[in-house]
Formats: sequence, C-alpha cells, structure tokens
Amino acid sequence: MVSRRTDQQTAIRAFIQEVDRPVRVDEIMQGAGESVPGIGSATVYRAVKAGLQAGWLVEVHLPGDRRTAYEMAGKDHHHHFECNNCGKVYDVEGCPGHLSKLIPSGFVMEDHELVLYGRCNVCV
Amino acid sequence: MVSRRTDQQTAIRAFIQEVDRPVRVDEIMQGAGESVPGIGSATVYRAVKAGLQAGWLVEVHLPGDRRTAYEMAGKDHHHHFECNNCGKVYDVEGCPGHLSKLIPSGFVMEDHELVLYGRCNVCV
DNA sequence: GTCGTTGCAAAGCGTTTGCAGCCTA
DNA sequence: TAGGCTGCAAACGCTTTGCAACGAC
Repeated sequence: MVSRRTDQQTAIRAFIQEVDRPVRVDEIMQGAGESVPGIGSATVYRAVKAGLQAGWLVEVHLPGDRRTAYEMAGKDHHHHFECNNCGKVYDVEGCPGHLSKLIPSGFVMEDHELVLYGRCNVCV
Repeated sequence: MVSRRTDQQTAIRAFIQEVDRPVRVDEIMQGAGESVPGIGSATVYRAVKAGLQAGWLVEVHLPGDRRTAYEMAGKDHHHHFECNNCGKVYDVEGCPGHLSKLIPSGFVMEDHELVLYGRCNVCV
C-alpha cells in the first residue's frame, strides 16, 4: 500500500502546521476547506488517523470537550491552556515537574497531562 | 418540582459513595444494578445530571476516554491517576502548585486539571 | 489501467430526550 | 390521586466504516 499525494492531504497538513495550536476536526474541515472546497469529514478523520500512525500528529484531549483535537508532533514537552471565554487552546511551554512525588507508594508514574484554564490575552 | 426518593437513586448514590473513585456510567449501572436489577442507563444519566446540579457529584474527564466519569464532590483539591494497565482511576492528593508561572503574560489562570498515568500498585 | 483516495450515506458509540406506565408522597 | 421517576426506544452529535466513483502514478 503506497500512499499517494492529494490536494486534500496537503491542505489538511498545511492547515494544522500553520495554526500551530490544537485544532478539532470541524476546524480542520473549515480551514482546509478554503483550499479544497467540499472536503468531507471522513477524509479529515482518515487523514488525522494516518497522521497519528505516521507520527507527525498527536492527539490533544480537552476535558469537557468530547471532540478530540490534534496538533503537530515533535514539539518540546508542553501542556495546554484553554480559554474559558473563547474556547481556543494554546500551547504553554514548561512543566511543573516532580510530579511523581504526588502518587502513593507502590504506584509507578509513566506520563502526565496538564490543562490550564482561564482567559487568554484576547479575552481578558 | 419536589424530588422523590426511589430505590434507583439511593443505589446509585450509595455505589458512587462506596467506591470512592471516579466511575463511569456503565460501572454505575453494573454496581447499582446489583441492588436494583434492570436499572436503565437513562435513569443513571438522569441521576448523575441531578447530582451535578445538586452539587454532591462532580465530573471527571479522562483524556482518551470519551466516557465521562463521576465522583463525590466536596473532597479536598486533588487530581487523578489512571492505570495504563487496568484502566482504573485513583485520586491522588496534593498538587504541584505555582502553575500560573507557566502561562504567557497577558493570560489569566483560573483553574487547572492534572492527570497522571502509570501503573497502580496492583498492576506493577 | 491499477489501486489508493474521496465523498456520501449508513452504522457505531456514548449521551439525551419523548413518552406511557409506575410508584412515592 | 397527582405528578415526579423509570425503562424503552428513538434521537443526537461525533467518529468510523462500506462502497462506488475518482484520480495519482
């Protein structure tokens, strides 16, 4: 199975790369749809799944939102900030660290996920 | 609209209180179903929604799981630990703190959510 | 021309809602 | 008895999948 280059795939990847923050499927459809009108949701879902497997995309799960978001992989370790007003999600660099001291003895920590909430610089 | 006490409501609340960790609707149905066989999912969904509004329940969102979990409200500030092996979720006391220093200037932090992953003491 | 890709529509999955009958107060 | 509560099934929103037409190579 050799993959082929199509306008849809190109537009989807270009859009996600360009916005540089986690985006959901509906946003991708809208964004990539400006380059390729009429793009179908199944195509976007298939593209992000392929991106995840290929390793250039990662999932971002936002508590309270049933819809999965996606962003480019390969960034430095970071977390996310969701604006309580406009709903946009931003990357935040840095990490509190030393989290393994929080867990009970006998448990082993392998990873963590942190989401901050508040108001972004536009909505303050 | 005066609420009435029913076996289902009692069983649902008793189960959630008893397990003392976040549980999903399917788990509640199974657990409460031992006291009240044949309990319907709609009843559980309506009960947890009522619990949220009444304030004795809080939602717990687990990244990567589309299903919302619930636990008793009123606990001290805490976070959650999900076992990568058995999938169970445990409360972890404590908090890294000083998170507002992570966000860009111009942003205002109002809240945060942290989930740790790894192996619980049973699955190590 | 081959066969991976696309868009549509149908199917899945968790959750919500309409409704007739049940049961608490 | 009144009207809130329950279970069933249909409806919903997001995501996945089947399928015939399309188009990259």
